[in-house]
Amino acid sequence: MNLESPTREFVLHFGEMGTRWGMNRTVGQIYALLYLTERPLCADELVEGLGLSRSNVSMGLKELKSWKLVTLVHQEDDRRDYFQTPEDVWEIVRTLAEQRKQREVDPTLTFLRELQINHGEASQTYASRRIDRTAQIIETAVEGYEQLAGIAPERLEKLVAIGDAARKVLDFGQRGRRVASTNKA
Amino acid sequence: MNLESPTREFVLHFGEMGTRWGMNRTVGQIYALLYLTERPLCADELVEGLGLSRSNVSMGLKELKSWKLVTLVHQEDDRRDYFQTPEDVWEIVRTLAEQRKQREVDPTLTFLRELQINHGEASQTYASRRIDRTAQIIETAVEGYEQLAGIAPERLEKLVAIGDAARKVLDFGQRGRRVASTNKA
DNA sequence: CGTATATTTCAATAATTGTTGAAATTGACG
DNA sequence: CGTCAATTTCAACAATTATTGAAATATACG
Repeated sequence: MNLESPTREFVLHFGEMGTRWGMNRTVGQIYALLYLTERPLCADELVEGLGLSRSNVSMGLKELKSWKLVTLVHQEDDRRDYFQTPEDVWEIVRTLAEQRKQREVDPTLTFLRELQINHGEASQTYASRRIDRTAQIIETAVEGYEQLAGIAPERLEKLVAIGDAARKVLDFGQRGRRVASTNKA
Repeated sequence: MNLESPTREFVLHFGEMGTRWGMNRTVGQIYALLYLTERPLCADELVEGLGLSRSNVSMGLKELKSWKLVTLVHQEDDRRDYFQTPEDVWEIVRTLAEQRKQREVDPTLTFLRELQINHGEASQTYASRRIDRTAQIIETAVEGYEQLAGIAPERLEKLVAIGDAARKVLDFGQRGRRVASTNKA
């Protein structure tokens, strides 16, 4: 791998982290290099830059495509496929979050609902109460996530910038009827 | 595995999902069974309930302890270790989020800051600008997460319940100076 | 069409990760 | 201390997952 030093280190780091993120090292490296390179790259450039086999790069790109994490573009007078990541980093974050939700959350929500249907809320065992509660919490969290995802990036950043805004909205929402419960953090 | 049907299915599902969550099947199953069982369980009960080897359960519990996802309790006149998960599901969610942050986000943030120090913001290549931007976004996201984590569960649930509250806070924060940007979702 | 080049698939093999029983360690209690 | 039950470690083995080169397929263009 003959890349400039910071790029090289970044690529290696994301290769390692990729394994904690449900992708393999190769996929992480491919993504990282596309991410740090201004112009789109073709498969051979990735092979060259990362020292991976051609087929491995092909597999990795296939996965990234299926996750919608890269987009395919073409160059004038060149029939090779070129790949790039979005310029806007918030969009990347949003895509990652969406993909993780689809892979890690949605199947569980579906599963829990089926469980509830098949075994009815009739049985009031601890386990079945806990299963109901779990579905409920996941639904709530997903709704919250969807609201956040719907906020435009600049505004989202402002939300954080203005400090305890998220807490304020609660006071806002319950103005005049403050309750006993307080924050833990 | 001779558990009641919904429990059994739940355990199997979480075993499978566990693999997408950075834990292995065994760890997922152990956690799931503890999660659905009202009283604490000892290692042998997990062996019995899940059909795993004693050492496998020991390994799994070790991992769950290191993630602070289970707590150890003792029974009167019994020197075996018993394990349980918190009763409050939001607390579990918070612990999971905290652990993932520590494992998936914090190392990257540290790494990016070191990169910035070592290679200075002097070099204004595309890659170095992107690295700066990445660190910035991650910091912003972490701040946002920390604010949410600091909100007590009942209030958090209310936040979602009151609908577009997260958006409203933005209007609230910029009252009287609305800008062009609109939501995407 | 036919050829040249880009891409993907696939089956072998390499690398990693999970599982286990046996042995070592720990810790309570006489 | 010594004993014994509970727990953990460890090194061999099993299972899973990643990587590769060779072959197959697709695609552009004359």
